[in-house]
Amino acid sequence: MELPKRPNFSEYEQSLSKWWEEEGFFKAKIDPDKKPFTILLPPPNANAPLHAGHALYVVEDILSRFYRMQGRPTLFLPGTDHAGIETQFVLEKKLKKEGKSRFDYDRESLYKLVHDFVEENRGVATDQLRRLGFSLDWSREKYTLNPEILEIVYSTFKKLHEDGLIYRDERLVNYCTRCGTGFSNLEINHAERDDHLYYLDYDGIEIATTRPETIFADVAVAVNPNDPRHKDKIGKTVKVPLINKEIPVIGDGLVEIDFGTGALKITPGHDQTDFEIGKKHGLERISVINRFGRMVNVPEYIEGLNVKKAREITVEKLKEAGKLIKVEDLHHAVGTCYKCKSVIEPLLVPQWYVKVKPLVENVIKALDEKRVSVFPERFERDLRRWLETAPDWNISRQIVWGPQIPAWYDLTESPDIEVTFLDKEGNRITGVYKDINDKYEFDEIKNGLQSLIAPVNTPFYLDPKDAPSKFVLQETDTFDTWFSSGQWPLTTLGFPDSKDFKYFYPTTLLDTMWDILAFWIMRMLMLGIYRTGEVPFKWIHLHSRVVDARGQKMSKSKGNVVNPMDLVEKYGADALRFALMFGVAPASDIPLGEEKMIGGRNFVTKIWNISRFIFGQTTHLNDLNVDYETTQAEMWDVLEEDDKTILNRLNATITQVTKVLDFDNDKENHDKFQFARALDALYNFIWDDFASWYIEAVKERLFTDTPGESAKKALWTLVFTWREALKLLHPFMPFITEEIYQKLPNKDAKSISIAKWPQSLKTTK
RNA sequence: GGGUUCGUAGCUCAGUUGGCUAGAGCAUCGCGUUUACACCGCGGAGGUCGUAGGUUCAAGUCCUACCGGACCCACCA
Repeated sequence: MELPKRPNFSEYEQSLSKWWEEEGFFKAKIDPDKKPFTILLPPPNANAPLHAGHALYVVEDILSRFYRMQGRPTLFLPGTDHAGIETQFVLEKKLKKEGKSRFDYDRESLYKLVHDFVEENRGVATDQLRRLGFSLDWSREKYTLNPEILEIVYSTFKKLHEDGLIYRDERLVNYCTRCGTGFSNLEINHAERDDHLYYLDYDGIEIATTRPETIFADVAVAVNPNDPRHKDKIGKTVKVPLINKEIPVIGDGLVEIDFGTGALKITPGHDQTDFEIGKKHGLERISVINRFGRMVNVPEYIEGLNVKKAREITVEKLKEAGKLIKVEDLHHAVGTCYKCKSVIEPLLVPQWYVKVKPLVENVIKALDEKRVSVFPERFERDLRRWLETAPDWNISRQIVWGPQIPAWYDLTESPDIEVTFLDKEGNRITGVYKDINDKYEFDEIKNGLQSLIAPVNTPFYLDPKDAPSKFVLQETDTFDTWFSSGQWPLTTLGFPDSKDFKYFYPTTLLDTMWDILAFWIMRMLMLGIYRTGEVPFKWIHLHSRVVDARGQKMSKSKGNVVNPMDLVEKYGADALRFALMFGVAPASDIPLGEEKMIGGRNFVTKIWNISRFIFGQTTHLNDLNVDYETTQAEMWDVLEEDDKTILNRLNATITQVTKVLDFDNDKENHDKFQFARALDALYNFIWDDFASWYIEAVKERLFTDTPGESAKKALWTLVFTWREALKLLHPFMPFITEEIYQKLPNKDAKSISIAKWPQSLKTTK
């Protein structure tokens, strides 16, 4: 057996990945007598290529490959996510380049545009997952918009509704006027800004505000009842500058005495704190900014302007009116859209909410009862904090890309619904139905419909057939992406009746980076337990973040983003997998640089060269007729000292690697998930013990002029040790190990990926 | 404002519940081209483990404070 001088990794990696899939080694088989091992791949976006972080799903692959070799029925299930906002955002950028916008299309046409766009790109990510060597069961691949998945998502919505856990409400929503949708609290970033604090004269009381343009929506002034400067004013009225509207002064403990002047203007329509105060005191809610970020219900001079411009002009007017006392610089944090970075505008928009409390309680209980364990443990505190503070979940988004909320309104019954649509000529019309239904046919509205807004108490039907008339429109909002991906363990396995679901649920382990703990993991726990009574996974493993070689977070603006596929191209998938696992502590950042990749590649080459040596010997000394099938136990007594030494080292390595990977059998196992420890042990064993020491030590016995029994024993030990070492390394570096395994004279399975995991033999020296 | 986390060799990082002369990869220096491998082998140099205290027979490892990074949460307008 002759090997080329250098491993041609790009050739064998690709052909092996194809062969594995064709042979169906990773197709999970249900065996009721055995305990399954199940991992669901966190679905990457269907329309985008993988980034470096995705390569870290190698953690899941290592564990899947390990348990598969241990003989457990193993399901590592792939899928992709439609990624609502992300994807629509990308498409809108594309439209913009073509001089168009989302407003140029009716809802249906826009949906189709996104759909076609995604279809073009589907397959990119999945091909890359194959290229990385992930042992996924492609026969079970899922996509969040598959009809059978949507059916389950809708059934959850229906059940939530039946249980009284779904409601609509008009409260302040984190709204991005640029993206045109509201967000949940989790999706808001806080960005530090240098702004101004304006001190205004409210005819009798001095107010400090950062948002003078919202004074037209003021309904009160609030002071702290314990503030000696102001408390006597409670119950009196003051006048809003410029419009001279009379508003009451109220007392509320939420007002900070030390900030500004201690007096707060109350604008329940545009500020979260004010909304709370307004609710407590039963105050009116006025909107002066609409969903497009334009001023409405305001004096003419700022009507229709954007917020920034309106602020400038309002400040001018205040100055002219002598109501602007002073301006201070203020450094503070403002909410921004996590997607487009625009400032979030809190707006009054009706949305769909899930009552979270009953769902959350069961998750906390599961944590208390240790039905689900978190690694590293510190993240359990984070998870609990998220659970304990979770506000009701806004599951509606004002975008088209995603499952449309399955609720229908009857326009005859509810003519106060506002519709926005393209008429026959393509003009965009917005109006309340009852005001425009004499001008436009229902069908014209329906066909050109972009969006609708139904007042909070509008009756809705989960089946359009239940509506009293036939003038029925479906809610135009879509589900939050996390509402569907939050049901991934249910949808992928075919809840509630499929064989897969009954056998593979609950899954064994969920592994992601810690940044989506609240978005995804918490939601899967909530909805999984809600629908099945059981946790969706028994273990949560939070893995590291990939950063650049200098430890900096990768970002497009810094230009330090590493494309994992470029690295695979240049150094091979095994080298990348090595680089991501070597010398890394759990959940700490992984600096990924060229040097580390070179280290990985060198290790692959080392393995290659060890194999070249061994195959050279087995070929050359073929007439010794070594029986490679003989077991370690059978050989032990006749072996020489060096042979026993390397086998003892091998056995120690088996113990160490197994302990790291076998997390599921012993909760007290301190080595679980310490992948770097296992890889380090393997690296040292292979490079130092086996290659540098044993091979050198044994050369004399092999190279002698008349090779005999001693050479035979050495050959047996070489070949046996090497096969077992390759198996141990296989979960980490699947390609090179398979490539060599296929050429071994003592191969014990069709593929190393289904070969029997090495057993540590207790031996005496 | 609250919280998490890190600060160990020139660089990037390991170091499990405190316990042998503190480790790895890369870089560096010297030697070496022996029929697997220079993407190699042998050998060497290199660290007061952020600072200051404390607990202990014993601390990189635990406690306190401080300095310096990173990150997360938050309704000071």
